[in-house]
Amino acid sequence: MKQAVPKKFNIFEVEEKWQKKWEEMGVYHFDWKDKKRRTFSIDTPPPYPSGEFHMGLVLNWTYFDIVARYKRMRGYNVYFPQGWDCHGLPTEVEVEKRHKIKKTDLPPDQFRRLCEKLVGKNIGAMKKAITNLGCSIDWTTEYKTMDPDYWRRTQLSFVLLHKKGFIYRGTHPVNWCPRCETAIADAEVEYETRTAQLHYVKFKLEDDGFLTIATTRPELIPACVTVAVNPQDERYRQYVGKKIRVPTTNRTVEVITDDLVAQDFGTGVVMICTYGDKADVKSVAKHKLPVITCIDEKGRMTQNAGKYAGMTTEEAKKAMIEDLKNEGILEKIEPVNQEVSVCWRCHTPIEILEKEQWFMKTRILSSEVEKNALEIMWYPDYMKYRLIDWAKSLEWDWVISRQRVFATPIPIWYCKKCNEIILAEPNWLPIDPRIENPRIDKCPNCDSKEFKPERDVLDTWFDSSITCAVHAGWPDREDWKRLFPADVHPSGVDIIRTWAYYLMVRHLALFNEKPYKSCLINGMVLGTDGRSMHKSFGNYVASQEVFSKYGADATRQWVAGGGATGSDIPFRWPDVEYGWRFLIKLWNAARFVCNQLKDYEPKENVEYVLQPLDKWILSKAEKLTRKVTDALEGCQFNIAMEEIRNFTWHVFCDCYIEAVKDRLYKPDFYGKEKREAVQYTLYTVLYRILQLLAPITPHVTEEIYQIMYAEEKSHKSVHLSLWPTPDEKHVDEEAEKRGDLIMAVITEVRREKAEKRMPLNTQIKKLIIYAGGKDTAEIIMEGREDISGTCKVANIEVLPKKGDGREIKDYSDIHFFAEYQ
RNA sequence: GGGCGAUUAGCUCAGGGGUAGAGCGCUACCUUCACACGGUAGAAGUCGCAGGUUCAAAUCCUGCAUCGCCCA
Repeated sequence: MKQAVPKKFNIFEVEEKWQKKWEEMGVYHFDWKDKKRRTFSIDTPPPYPSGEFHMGLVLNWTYFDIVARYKRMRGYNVYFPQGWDCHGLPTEVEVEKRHKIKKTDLPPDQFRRLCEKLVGKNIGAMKKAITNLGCSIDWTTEYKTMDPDYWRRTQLSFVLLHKKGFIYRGTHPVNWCPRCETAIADAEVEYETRTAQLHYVKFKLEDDGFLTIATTRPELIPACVTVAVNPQDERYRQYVGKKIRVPTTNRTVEVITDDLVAQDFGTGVVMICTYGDKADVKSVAKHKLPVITCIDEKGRMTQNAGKYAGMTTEEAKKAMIEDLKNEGILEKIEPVNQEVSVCWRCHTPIEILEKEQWFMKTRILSSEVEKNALEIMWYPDYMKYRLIDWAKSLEWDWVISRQRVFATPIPIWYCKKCNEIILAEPNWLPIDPRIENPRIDKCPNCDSKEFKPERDVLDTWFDSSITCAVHAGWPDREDWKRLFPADVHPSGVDIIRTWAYYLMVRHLALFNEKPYKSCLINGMVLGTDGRSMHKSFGNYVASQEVFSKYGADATRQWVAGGGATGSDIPFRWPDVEYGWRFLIKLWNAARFVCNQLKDYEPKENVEYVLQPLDKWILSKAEKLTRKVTDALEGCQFNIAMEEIRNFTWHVFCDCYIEAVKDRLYKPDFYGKEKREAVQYTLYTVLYRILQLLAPITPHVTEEIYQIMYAEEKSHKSVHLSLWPTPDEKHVDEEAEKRGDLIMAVITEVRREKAEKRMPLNTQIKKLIIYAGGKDTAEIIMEGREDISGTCKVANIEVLPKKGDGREIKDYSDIHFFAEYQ
């Protein structure tokens, strides 16, 4: 051992150094030419470049970086790409704000360029954070979904799906965000519990009398197309089929029955409007009712709302309530808790509007989704039901068109004359129909030469739901199936219904194959107070703050040890700090070992004179290897973390190192060969610890490896060393039993000193141990040097008979007397 | 209303058919030549409640309660 581990340990310098060197050395590059090693591909999420790499992303990225590093050490040729999911509304909004323009003020390509510039800046900041976290990404794979080369692929997938009949244009009610002014998919709708007002309104029957309906949205009365009661409801049976007048209009509608009506909601009489909610959509389809659209794209009342036209829905609601009051038909208003559908981006309550949009047929794939979800490994297992239940519960197909600018253009034109749909050919791609014409002379249907572009763009999820194929090299690499399906798809629990689901349906539709073989789910990061992390809650912690205080290796330990995989994990400073202290402990242990190995040269085929405690810890290290390997195979990072830290800190440092110091310090007394046995054991066990720990704390393990082991082991990085194979042959139960007994004797002597308020280094003149039997006496005799060395015993006597004195915990037959000076 | 998960030490959380675990916190002691960013020893929980299966249940099953997530 030529190099020394320095006393000073600056984790920040160490981390920065290796992040740079790893990149220079190209240790994480996927080797396309290597056909021997098995491949392992990670479907790295392309994050939305908001500019901030928040703690949730830290959690996510740490999980699969641990997997990547572990698999690499297991001998896989690991493919670990990184992309950026660039398109989307927040960027448009930010550009509008910064440049004080509206997206319609500029031609789409110019507006897009402003967006691209902003995104590029944000990516720089996030890339730095991913690097700082120590992720073993192959940066030669980097891509952006806003690059024309990526939208070529997105558009190609659209064209192919269109040709296969999975894509259609249709008029259908869709979720509409009036603030974003675009259609959104079911998956982008969230639910919030809000207190609403339930209005009881009298609707006059044409014959005589009235029915009182209950509604939270009186402003939709002009869009009322029927009044419904439950068919089982005795109270209203006589009114079914009667005509009833819609207030504020001069229309009458028929009272119908529908078993969707809850008898105990309000009065048990409801109005069905086009559309108040999804239930209305169902009823309208079921009873073939007309559609009266009274809300427009901006959330304002239309001409169909009569006198309320031009008002916002809120204004219309107020005006309507006044009118109903004046007419004397508003019975009462009472508060009610209601699940409101809101836009996931801006939390604005959504409307349901009937619109012409592009759709992908997804529901026909639901049973295939279920079948494949069941074939996939899920970590944790129960998460599979999130995907299956979602797929089975879908009522509408996926609306894939959006009325935005910064997104992948839909490669479609329409003939101005006959409205024929012109679909781009694969070799035209990438293409922006808003700027370019189709590459044909005339309409194939009517010979017209004039076309109008499709101005709608694609849902951002349409970009990111082909990552498994794109990462593998589709459509350009002939051998892309080599990396497809991806070996692991990592995903937050919150985007199973979007990303995991869309990936599944898109790849099934395109390639008739599942996109990934396993799915690794991470929970959400909660704030320090256990609530979800929000800047407005005051519990927000930025990843840069954590890195700058404790570094990446400590942060990664919080991730790994913070909780069970898939469960939500609160951010906890004490956990990060504990991780930091563990690094220092490990560093100092390495420093100690390194100092003791100055005169040690690792040799092959040498029979060391291993003492009981040497055999004991070597066997325990084997057991640890098995436990950690099993834990990592099952993505149980918390178990791996706990096992390694517990072994390193308590078994290796506190027990073993403390117990063998005397043997190390006094070779003349105990014999040189016994010191060599310790040196061999320290050298071997520390190396094992570094390897097992390398996936979780890559920087510190690399630093120690390079100083102490690189020369002899000859891997250029600890991360390229071969993972130790758990081998039952190396587990020596007998040695562990013997070592446990010896450690128990040492602990009991310490306990006595502690109870007597003596320093641990108090000399014991004579220690008499009554072993209570021949076998135990023999074991203690074997370990007597480590016992007396550790407990500062001048004279030790071990007797095979039973005797009085202090009993050793868990060994009731063994007693001892200590005679202090 | 449905599905899934959780309920374990003061706090935050692991574990999981065979004597109850960690971190933080707490108590006492120790500046022992890797580390006081240490160490030694200790206190602290009838593992939400009620049944059932079992030689044995905190662990498996059923029901209930409370909380959370997802969806109607």
